[in-house]
Amino acid sequence: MQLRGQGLSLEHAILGFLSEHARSGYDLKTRCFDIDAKAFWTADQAQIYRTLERLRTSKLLTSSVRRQTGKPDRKVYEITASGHESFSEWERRAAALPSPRDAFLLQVYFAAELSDDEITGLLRDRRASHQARLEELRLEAVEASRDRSVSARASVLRQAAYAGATAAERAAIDWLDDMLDAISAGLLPGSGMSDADGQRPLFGLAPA
Amino acid sequence: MQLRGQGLSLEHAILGFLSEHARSGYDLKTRCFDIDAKAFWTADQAQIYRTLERLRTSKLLTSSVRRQTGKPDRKVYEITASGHESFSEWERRAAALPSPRDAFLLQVYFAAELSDDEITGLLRDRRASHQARLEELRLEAVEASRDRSVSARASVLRQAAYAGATAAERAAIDWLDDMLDAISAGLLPGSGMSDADGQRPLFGLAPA
DNA sequence: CGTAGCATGTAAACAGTTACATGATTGT
DNA sequence: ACAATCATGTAACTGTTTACATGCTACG
Repeated sequence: MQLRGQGLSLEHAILGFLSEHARSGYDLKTRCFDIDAKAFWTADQAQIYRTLERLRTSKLLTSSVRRQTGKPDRKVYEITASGHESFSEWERRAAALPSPRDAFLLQVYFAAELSDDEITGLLRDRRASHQARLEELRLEAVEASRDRSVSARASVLRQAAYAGATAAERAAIDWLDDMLDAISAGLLPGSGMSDADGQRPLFGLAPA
Repeated sequence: MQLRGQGLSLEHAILGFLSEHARSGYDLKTRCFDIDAKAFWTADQAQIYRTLERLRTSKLLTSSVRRQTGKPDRKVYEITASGHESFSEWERRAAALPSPRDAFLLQVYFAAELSDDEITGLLRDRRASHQARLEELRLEAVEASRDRSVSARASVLRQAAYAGATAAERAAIDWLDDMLDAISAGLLPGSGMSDADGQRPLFGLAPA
């Protein structure tokens, strides 16, 4: 009964894009997902076509083939009234937070057997990735702000969404910087077992 | 070919826990995943048993059955040398950032058809969820800091991981607060299609 | 002119991961 | 009946790979 962590967002994202106007699968992939919503959601082309088909058989959208000159036919999908209803319901629904799933935090959690230098390397790499994503995000937000085809309200909300993604990247970078500072200040203890109890060496592995 | 966004982290998380000492599937579920690593990764019980089985057939761990009095037998898994090698390799590897997948940002992106009040309601609910998680996180971090069975180094790294999760929650809350402030300050335009006026700069978006 | 390569558009097969539900066993 | 422990079944969603058809463009 209760809505799980998330799920089915792709369907709603597609309905959202088709709420603006009718589009083909190709448009959705190359325009909407590869550009507009890149910062929030990614979708494979195959995934998009499968989902379109599912939505069509659920009568949430209809399709019609349009001839083009010089190009293959386009199959254009249009949202139906019940499609819009479904989208609208999703849009208003407060979903639960997704369950945590962060491989990098796990890596840090277990990092005790790495040397300070190895840890520092991982943190720096990670920082660079977030920095790069931050820059992409900045460009995407600027690009989006140029889109005059949407209402002022929609435009502000889109910028708010970019701001949310941006805030997350910045927070990650700040946290990484704090850790890097702490390590270079020598605040990470060595790997000695602090005292009495605790585990024996697990088995004879290659001496570090 | 091996640059997947992430994937296979569960295997490594299990190997990580078994690096500390041998455990049963039940221990992993009720102790490691439901308590220790709750903030970073969740795992279904079924998933854990299946993954253990896979790791066992890959010779990354071994199992042995231990009789207990008054309880069903325990099947205790122990990491092998090649299991530790695999874990160690993962631990040192800099993975790519996972591809973005944030249903709430999508919801905001498409929220133009909602009223200010509806949007405010969603944002406040969301804020409350993050706040609750923050509090959980605080307790888990305190709890973890009491664990004397790990080295000082491991303990600090675990706290660092909790700090990362905490930073993300705080950033989300700050972003939500900025949005809530902006809306209550009347900075969210109505849904008219007027594109004549210039967009004002958006909240939360710091100058680069 | 012919053909090779490339962009456009659609589709299906298959495998990996996760969630959720149910069942089986043991011993108090 | 109940708790601890392990196991199986199934469905959903995603990602990767492969395939196929159409028509444009460049080049020998």
